[in-house]
Amino acid sequence: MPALPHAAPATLHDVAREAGVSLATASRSLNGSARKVNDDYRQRVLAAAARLNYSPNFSAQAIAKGSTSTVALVVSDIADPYFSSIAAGVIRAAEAEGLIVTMAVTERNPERELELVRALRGQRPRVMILTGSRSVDSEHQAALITELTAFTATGGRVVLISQEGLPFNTVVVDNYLGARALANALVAQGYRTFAALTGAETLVTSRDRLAGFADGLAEHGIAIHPDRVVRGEFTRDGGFAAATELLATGLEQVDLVFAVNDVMAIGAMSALREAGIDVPGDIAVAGFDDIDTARDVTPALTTVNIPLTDVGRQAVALALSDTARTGDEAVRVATRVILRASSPAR
Amino acid sequence: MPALPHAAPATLHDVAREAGVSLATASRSLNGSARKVNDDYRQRVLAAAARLNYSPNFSAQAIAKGSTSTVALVVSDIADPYFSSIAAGVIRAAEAEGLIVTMAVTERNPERELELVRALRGQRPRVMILTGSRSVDSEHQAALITELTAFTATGGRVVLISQEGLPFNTVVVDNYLGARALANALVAQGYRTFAALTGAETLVTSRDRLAGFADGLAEHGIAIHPDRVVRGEFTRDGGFAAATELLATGLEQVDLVFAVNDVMAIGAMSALREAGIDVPGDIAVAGFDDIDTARDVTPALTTVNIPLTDVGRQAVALALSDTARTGDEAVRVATRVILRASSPAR
DNA sequence: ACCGATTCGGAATAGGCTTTCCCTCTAGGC
DNA sequence: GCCTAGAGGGAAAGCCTATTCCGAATCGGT
Repeated sequence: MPALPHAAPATLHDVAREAGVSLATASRSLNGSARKVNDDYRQRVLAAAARLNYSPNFSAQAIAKGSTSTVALVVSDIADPYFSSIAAGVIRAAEAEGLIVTMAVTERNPERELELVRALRGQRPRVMILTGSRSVDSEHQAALITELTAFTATGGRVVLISQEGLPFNTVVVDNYLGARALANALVAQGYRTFAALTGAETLVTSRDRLAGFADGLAEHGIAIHPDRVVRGEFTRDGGFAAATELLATGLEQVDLVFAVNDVMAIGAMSALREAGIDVPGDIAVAGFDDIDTARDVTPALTTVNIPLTDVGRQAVALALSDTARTGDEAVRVATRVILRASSPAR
Repeated sequence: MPALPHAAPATLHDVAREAGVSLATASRSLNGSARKVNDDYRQRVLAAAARLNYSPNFSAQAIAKGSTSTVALVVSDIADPYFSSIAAGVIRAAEAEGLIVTMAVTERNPERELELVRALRGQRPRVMILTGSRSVDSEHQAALITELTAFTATGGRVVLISQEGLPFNTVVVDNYLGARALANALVAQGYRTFAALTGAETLVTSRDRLAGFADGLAEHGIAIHPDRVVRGEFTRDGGFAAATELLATGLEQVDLVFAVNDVMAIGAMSALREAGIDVPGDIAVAGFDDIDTARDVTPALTTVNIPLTDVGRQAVALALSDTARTGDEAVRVATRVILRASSPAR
């Protein structure tokens, strides 16, 4: 059977012909321009469009009016609840503005991120939102800045999520202060000896949280023994592995394990459980992010809340705001320590 | 300060001029057409492009060659791990094919789904993948079919996920059989009296799972008392609420609560725990989907595994396969009962 | 009844790119 | 050395829509 030739989608031209009007009139009828068109004609055009199942070609529209209505969102891993919650906020806010969201996933790879941004530029999105995986690795960093600058130079808006210090609009999550507050709260709960599970050395988020936590402890004269700081991937499995590694070094005197994010904390809890260690009886655990499932694990996870959906929403709002034209606006979102059963007072 | 006029992005034209070659040559150099271009010229073009920070305009390309390279993905709720895992699979597979993914969220609203599909058509995506929220509500259903048919009629590929019976390519998850197998397995574990938490009546997925579960029990002469089937939203909070409602009716003799999906099951577990009921000591729980966190809650959740990421991958593969041209191909994915601590043998 | 001011349909153009078609130039065959 | 073929650059057509510019028709005022 020969590949049956698909009819091409109806074009505005087809609609105009079908309705017996000019292209201009058809266009004006269908997307209510400044110019009015006689209601008679309008109806005819609308009817013709319906009859032909017409759907406007966004690409053509984009090219004709020189701007698209898409928001490009870059995340590390959409299956990670941290990112999917932010994405949910971005999508909701974008749709409310009549914008379409395109999404790309870096798989936590800076190189890939650069490629993606480069490719995404081709879409001529109104806004590009980058979240996660910012690293201090300066090589890709520089190239990324170049690329983003080229984008903003041509009118694009860039918003970074949770990555301070770059010359772009940013929704800032105060990882440092949040972690410090958490440390204080945990000390107040009676904890004294800590271990930490952290992400790759180059990950800014991971660094900030660890630094904040350490500084918070330092206020009380407490330090984390270097052997008790274990690196792992920034994922559930990374947390599981890191906790396992930590176990190997002996955890007898440790009161509480702080994981720099919730998914790691949850992985760690599973690892501890499998090793026959009771949480929080033997060791308490705390995370960061307050992802949805943090309250559903047992014991419920002590963490630092970030209003993730809101972060997404704010990112869109920031991108669209007039003040953001300058490109170095910062919006801060508040974090909040949430004490739950995984770190009872002792 | 006057809004500084942004320079327009460099066009292919600019690149050609900068390189001192024709438009055609520039185009050919940059995206390797069938025609070869002298390496000398090529280099000149590439250099010019780099110098100008050129990025091809996808809209223009799309319009010029009459086809885009985007995949449109429609999900109910991206923050739900079921959908985000599928999305991860879709995105990975799409990116491997050089396709861009655009995503839209229905918020579980059929009307919204229809609107979105209508809008998405305007993107002229190569592929449209719809997942979730299929309902038997025939009104929107008919309109949706019309819209999708118009799309396929013009060469677009449609793939439905987990929604049999519609005249489109489908990745079929055998909800019915999976649930039946689960019921059998649970009876084998020694459970005899069941309650169920289910989604909206019109949700096909929910219906199929409940029916399969009921039929599985029926094989052993067991029926679920109608009062013990509670409807709730297809979400964590829905599960929490439904379980709370169930508690009000008294659960003394119930051995196990089956929730038609994992997020509901996890919500239910939290509700039971808050009510002071021990899981699985007092009541066992089982879910469906095997989302990542199912293994991390305590007790780990008994469920039916669906290879979610793979489902997404398969959807893309199916859409791109030649055999899918007919538009009613079905790919089945296997489900697998996973017994965990939430339903120990008794 | 006539003139200027609106209103509104239509033709034409623009917008960035791909691709066909034409034509020149070079290499190879005899 | 001449002719043919093939390689490859360039001009131009075309993809689909929005919009500007024109001109015709209508309306109101006097």
